[in-house]
Amino acid sequence: MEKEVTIYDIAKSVNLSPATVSRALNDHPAINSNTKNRIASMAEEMGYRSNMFASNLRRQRTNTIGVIVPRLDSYFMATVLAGMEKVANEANYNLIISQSLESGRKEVANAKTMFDSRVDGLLVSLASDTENLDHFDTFFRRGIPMILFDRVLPQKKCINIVIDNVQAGYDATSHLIGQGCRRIMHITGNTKRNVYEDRLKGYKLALLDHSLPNNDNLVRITNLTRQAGLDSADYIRQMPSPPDGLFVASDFCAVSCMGALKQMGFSIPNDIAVVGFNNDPVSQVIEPNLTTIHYPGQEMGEIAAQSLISHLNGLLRINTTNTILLNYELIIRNSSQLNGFASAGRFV
Amino acid sequence: MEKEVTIYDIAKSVNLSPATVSRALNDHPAINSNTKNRIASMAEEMGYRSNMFASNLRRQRTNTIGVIVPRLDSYFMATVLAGMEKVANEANYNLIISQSLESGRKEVANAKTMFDSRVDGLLVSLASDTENLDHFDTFFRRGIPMILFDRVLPQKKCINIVIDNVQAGYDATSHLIGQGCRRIMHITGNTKRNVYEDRLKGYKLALLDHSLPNNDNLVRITNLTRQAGLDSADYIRQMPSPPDGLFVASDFCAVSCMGALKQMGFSIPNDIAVVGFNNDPVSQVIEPNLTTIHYPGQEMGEIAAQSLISHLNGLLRINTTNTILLNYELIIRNSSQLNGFASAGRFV
DNA sequence: TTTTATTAAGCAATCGGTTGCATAACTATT
DNA sequence: AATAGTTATGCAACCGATTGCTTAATAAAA
Repeated sequence: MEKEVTIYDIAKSVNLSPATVSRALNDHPAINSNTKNRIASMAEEMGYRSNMFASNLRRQRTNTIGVIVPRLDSYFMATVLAGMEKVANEANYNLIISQSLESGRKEVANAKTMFDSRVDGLLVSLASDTENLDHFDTFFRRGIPMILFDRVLPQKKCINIVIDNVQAGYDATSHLIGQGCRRIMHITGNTKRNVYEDRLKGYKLALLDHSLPNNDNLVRITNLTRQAGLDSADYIRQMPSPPDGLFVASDFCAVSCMGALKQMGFSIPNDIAVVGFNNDPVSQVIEPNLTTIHYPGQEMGEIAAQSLISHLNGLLRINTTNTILLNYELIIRNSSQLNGFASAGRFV
Repeated sequence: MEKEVTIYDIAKSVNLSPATVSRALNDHPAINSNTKNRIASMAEEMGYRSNMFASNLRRQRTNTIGVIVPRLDSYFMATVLAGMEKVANEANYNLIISQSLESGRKEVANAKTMFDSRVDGLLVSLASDTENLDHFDTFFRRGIPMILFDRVLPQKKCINIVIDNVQAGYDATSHLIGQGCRRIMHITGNTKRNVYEDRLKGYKLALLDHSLPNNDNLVRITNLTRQAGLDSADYIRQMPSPPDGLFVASDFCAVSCMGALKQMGFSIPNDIAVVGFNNDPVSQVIEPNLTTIHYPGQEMGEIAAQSLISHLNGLLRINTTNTILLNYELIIRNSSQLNGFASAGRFV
């Protein structure tokens, strides 16, 4: 088993002090450039690698970013993480990832672990039943920056990175109305979470603006799983007058619901037009293809990581910015196109 | 901004030496249990958290596991990571995750980063064009354990965790044959990778065992993307005599191909029966639902992490075990059920 | 030539736990 | 009472890189 090379070994080999070696390797201006070259090539030759622990211990920073997400196993989250990983990697940061499994309690535990790991900063998407940010107080008190993305909580302590869910919900619903739907059902998740609350708001606003009645029977709060989609289809079947439009806050749930509805003999979009959310690949698998709201997970991840790193390097004041709004896009496909009429939006 | 509490602060508060405090916090047998309690509660009260860097520096281990995967954004991989995260978290290990994006070059870079991060061990699923394990030699030389999962390379240096892909390919193909298919096409990925090579082997063996001819036109090597699925459908359309069975090494690709075939007027399963691989949720979305091979990503992740951690704690000799084979299951759904006949396998 | 800048490098303390070895304070044995 | 054995604790070195301060050496200015 080979032994580790330290700056002391290098120092001995080039007849300089460890201090000089350290400075040279960090490209300190006070070191002669010839000396730097000599040291660099000796380090290379000896197979030196810096000991992050010694370095972190001394510098009191870790070059590590903590990420807490509700679930790892969704397409959207996977793209977000891919984006974060890319940026972090390029900036020489590591990612520590953990999942709350939609449980506020687990999120508290994760936060503690992150704290003990001394992450330099935190990127968080909240669990569905998280009520406040008290469990992150330790971070705020120590001035460790945090960015919330996607599932956020309105507050002044950290940047939120989101899309305009109200507007997106509004657009989705308006699109259905534009297609001639008059009884539109909305299936969404826990409205404690901004994303679902806001989409619901947008839905209601759109109804209002088009003088359609707001009917509480037409709003279903679920957990947006496959099962929730199936149950919703059952529910719809048993309604005296079923909806003619359906806006579901998640593609995966929308798709399972569509499948069940089709089994029951509903024709989509003719009996019920459907709009989903997230542009999951599955939206292009279901027949008819699902109209949906696209927003770029990869980009959201990249921006979140980049903002945090910029802040850590003193390039960005997190306090002056507070919300970053990303663009989204209504992608119209066949699940919502009645009578062959097209409406505003991009075709795919 | 609050200051950190160290064992020295605790030591002063309880009038003991830092050494005793350290031992007490680590539950060292030589410390009186009353003393331990006194120290523990004082630590709690003062808001102490251990400094991992000091500890790691001294102990020369990091409690960190490196994970390198081809892509983060597939359902399968997300479940694998979820499993790893769960086990690692419980065992007080952190995960550093990076993706090779299917590029051997990037994989080399990732390995280097992991090495510099001094991970205690490595969990790797290889990029599609990785030819050997030379880039992990630094790890082997320093005795850092590594486990390959899913996409592996036959070798003696580390545990492989896989399913029996030959047999799975055999079962998938035999199932199609049992359904009456006589011209079965196989769409797969880069055959440098065991998973695809083996599934292809299984396919060929099944043909052989049932005295069906092996026809090279019926094997397509692709990258298994959505596009590859669409292209394959085009290819099939243009064949003088199209296949009556299709075995695709990935559900996602299978599903996009099915969609295109349906558009073209092929009836599934009557014209072409289809079997996929991985039991991606999308397989239950497509109409008809896709017959597929299920194997548990979460479990694979858990076992990989658990084996590595056991080895790190000296409980498991990695050298004595070499391959861990997980069970898989052929899940028969409607995409392959001809004439209403059922065949062996589990229905879902 | 002396004084002042400028440049390059070293000294030594520091970050916060960990651990081999020594020691003190008891208890049990003879 | 003397010796051996246990148990509980402390001392001090150590892990490896960083950095404020000092110093030596050389160049520029007076």
